[in-house]
Amino acid sequence: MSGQAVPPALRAWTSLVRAHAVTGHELKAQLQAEHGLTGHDYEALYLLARADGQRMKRVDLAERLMLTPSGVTRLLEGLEEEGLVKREQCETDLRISYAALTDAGLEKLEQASCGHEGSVRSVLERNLSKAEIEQLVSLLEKLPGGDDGASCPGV
Amino acid sequence: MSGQAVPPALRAWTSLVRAHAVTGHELKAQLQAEHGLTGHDYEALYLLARADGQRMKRVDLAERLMLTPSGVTRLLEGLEEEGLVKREQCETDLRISYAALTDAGLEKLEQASCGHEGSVRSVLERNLSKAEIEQLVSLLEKLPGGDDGASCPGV
DNA sequence: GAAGATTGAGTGGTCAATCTTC
DNA sequence: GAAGATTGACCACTCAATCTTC
Repeated sequence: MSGQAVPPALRAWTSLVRAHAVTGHELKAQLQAEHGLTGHDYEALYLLARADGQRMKRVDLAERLMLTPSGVTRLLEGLEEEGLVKREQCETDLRISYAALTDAGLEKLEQASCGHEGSVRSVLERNLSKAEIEQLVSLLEKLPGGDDGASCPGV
Repeated sequence: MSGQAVPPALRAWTSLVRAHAVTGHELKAQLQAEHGLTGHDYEALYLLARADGQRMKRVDLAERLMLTPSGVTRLLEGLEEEGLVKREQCETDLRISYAALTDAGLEKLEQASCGHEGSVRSVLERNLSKAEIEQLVSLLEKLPGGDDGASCPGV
């Protein structure tokens, strides 16, 4: 049963989805348990920390996180209440507001990132050699979404 | 700025997450728009169609879909209302119930799978060569979750 | 009129508690 | 007491509608 040949492209997608699900699930649980952060919380803090002036337009944040505008509003709502992010306004265009990292937010990120990045490296390096990891990167970066990292310098 | 070397393992995870997010987003939108199915709806029908007797224990379905028991209850609630899935009981153990594919469910899956699988192949084969896809499969299957496909023969 | 942001209603999931059957 | 399933309360997000500013 089920001996029919599955096209490699379908197997690739299936295994990508499962790898993401299994590992992502574990990583999110860890962030939640140890730091009270959701995956999006962490990613937002991470992006802000590396952004110019440690702040981003909310609309750009939405795009990077693959959230809708309202999703970002609600995400930042929580982070602002915890004091990890603060709101800043653009002086020349009152429509635009920025999300800016606070000192507490940076500290929180630093606390979380060590363990998180360690877990990520652990999963990858436990199952793949150095060369295989490099291969994997170069393959994945050819897929949609793989080229977005360098561009979008912001304002 | 940000010229510091990022470990390859982190780049691998980042690109995997983004590839999954971007392509997965598109695929889900397509399923929803063309067939009124969520990603989990589709995957459930897919798993049931390939299961022995075209039915699975709800608890096994939960594990494969990475859902909690209550998540499965609610997922199947919807599919039962649409007549795509029906409930069956185990005769020897009254605690267990099965989710079984109906004729309508199989038909729905066949309608959806053609376009869906075509989209998956299109994305992969547009960006990677045949050899690269094979490479990608073998790398991803070494990660957690990559070996689950063959096992779990069920009852 | 278009862009950014927010709000209300709805969806798809989780967790904790409960019920039944083993 | 443990396993399977369900329920109620809640959470994170989406969509459609609205408001403000350009």
